[in-house]
Amino acid sequence: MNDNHKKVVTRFAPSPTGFMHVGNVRSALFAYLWTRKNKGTYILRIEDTDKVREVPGSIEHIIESLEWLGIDWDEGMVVGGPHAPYKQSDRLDLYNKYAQKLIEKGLAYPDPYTNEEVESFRKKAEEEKRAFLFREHRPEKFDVWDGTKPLRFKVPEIKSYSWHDEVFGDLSAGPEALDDFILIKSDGYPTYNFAHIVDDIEMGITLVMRGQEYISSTPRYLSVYESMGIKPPLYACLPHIMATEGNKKMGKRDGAKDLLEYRAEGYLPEAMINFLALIGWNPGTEQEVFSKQELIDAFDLKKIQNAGGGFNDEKLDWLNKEHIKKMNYEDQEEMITKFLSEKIKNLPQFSIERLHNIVPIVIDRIKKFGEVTEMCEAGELDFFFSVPNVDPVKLIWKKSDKENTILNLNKIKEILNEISNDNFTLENIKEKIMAFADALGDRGSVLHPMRFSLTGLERSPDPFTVASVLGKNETLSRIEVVVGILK
RNA sequence: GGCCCUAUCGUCUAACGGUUAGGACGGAUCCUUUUCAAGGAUUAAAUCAGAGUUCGAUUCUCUGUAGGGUCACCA
Repeated sequence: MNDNHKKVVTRFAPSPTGFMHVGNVRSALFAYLWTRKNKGTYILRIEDTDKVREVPGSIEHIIESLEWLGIDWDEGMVVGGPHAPYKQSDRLDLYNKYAQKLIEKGLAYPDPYTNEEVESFRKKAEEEKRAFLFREHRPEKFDVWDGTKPLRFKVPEIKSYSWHDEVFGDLSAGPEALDDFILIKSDGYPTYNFAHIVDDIEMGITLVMRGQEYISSTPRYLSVYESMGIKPPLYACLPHIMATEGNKKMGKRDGAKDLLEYRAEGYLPEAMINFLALIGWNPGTEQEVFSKQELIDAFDLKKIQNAGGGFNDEKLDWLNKEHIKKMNYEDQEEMITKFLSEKIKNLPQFSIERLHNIVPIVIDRIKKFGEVTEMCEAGELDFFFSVPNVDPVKLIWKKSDKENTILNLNKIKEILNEISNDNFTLENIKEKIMAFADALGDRGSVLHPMRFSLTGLERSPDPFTVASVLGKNETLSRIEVVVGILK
């Protein structure tokens, strides 16, 4: 009776009808966080009862998505467990067994109508502006079910239901919510409505978490549980993630992206989890950046919002950056390497040492690692790997002239030349060059041409950093080249 | 149309019935700086509307409005 003392068992039960998107993932995530917080059991079950909509490869894709996010499960696909198999198409006998029990009780019957007949009932209801209810056409006498017709549930008692939802609170629905829905389809597969109940019972699920679109069908499930004399699990419905445009539930057709695309774009799984958790949930503190463990510790069903929330890419980018900043140097470098094109890696200017030195520079400039590829090959940091084309006009500082620029560049060369290879560090270069610039009383006429001859860009990292990364030889030779162009 | 759910800055959200309605993203302004990036500071910006209950309502109740969900041999 007291569920608070029962071990928490939840499940994520996707259908293999395509890729995972942010909507499905959030259901998976919230159930996961709640289960881990309660040291419960998290089950991955595949609900593949619709063979028409099934998309090959989906299961692998779902598993890969969960693994990427770090959402691990204790029982289910791949790992197995005491309730195997975990794919509904492998459990048909079980659903049939439950169906037979309902038939014996007189609570299930074959649908006697043709598709066309049912369709005309539906049309009629629609024309009369009423909800379609099959039970209004329930036959007087039930035939014997031979498996060629859909098997329908006979609602034992037409009444109102009220129940508690862990997120939405007390809910209720009138008798219109009940109907003689299909338990087993004519192809022999159960419907979701039936299969999930059977599996949840068999697997001992204590809390069912799913999107709020299931609120309206909950009375049907309750009537099935009631007819079987089994206590239903706790329910926790989740508000929808809405598409940015249009305030509609975010689905694949509304631009919901394949989760693995985020991986390809260089988002971090922890950032993704963090972001998703914050849509519709908030711990009530002012913390925004969470690690997975922090989310688990702080998670609370009671704090889940009951209004739908929108997906805000800019906040995701910001969070991703926050998580990038929290990574250690080695991991940052590894991610950058992963996103560097082969072309860059084969360039003569490319070296592990140089890569190592530009990590902090790159990290400062990206929100997601996918930006690295372009940035280093043909973007704002490409000068690290290829000699820039320097525009002599732009090279000259606005308050200076050609002669003065040549003069200053030569002086810079001279100063840098005095620094030994071993001491060619950011600090040393900066100290010496700044001393010269300040003595001149015009930093711009020194720093601008120096920076410009090394990078060829009007906007770039500071010249000291660049010089220290390029090394003494390359720095001097780039300046040399530019002086040559000017003359 | 029936049934159901929801409603705080542009967005994500916080606020035992009592707060100058708080934070974050994004925006704007400023500082730092040769430039960019990063960083720091400041700032604009919200309780859907109307009744009711109450000394007092973002919070409770009702009505309206708006948005969403559902009414499949889909999940």
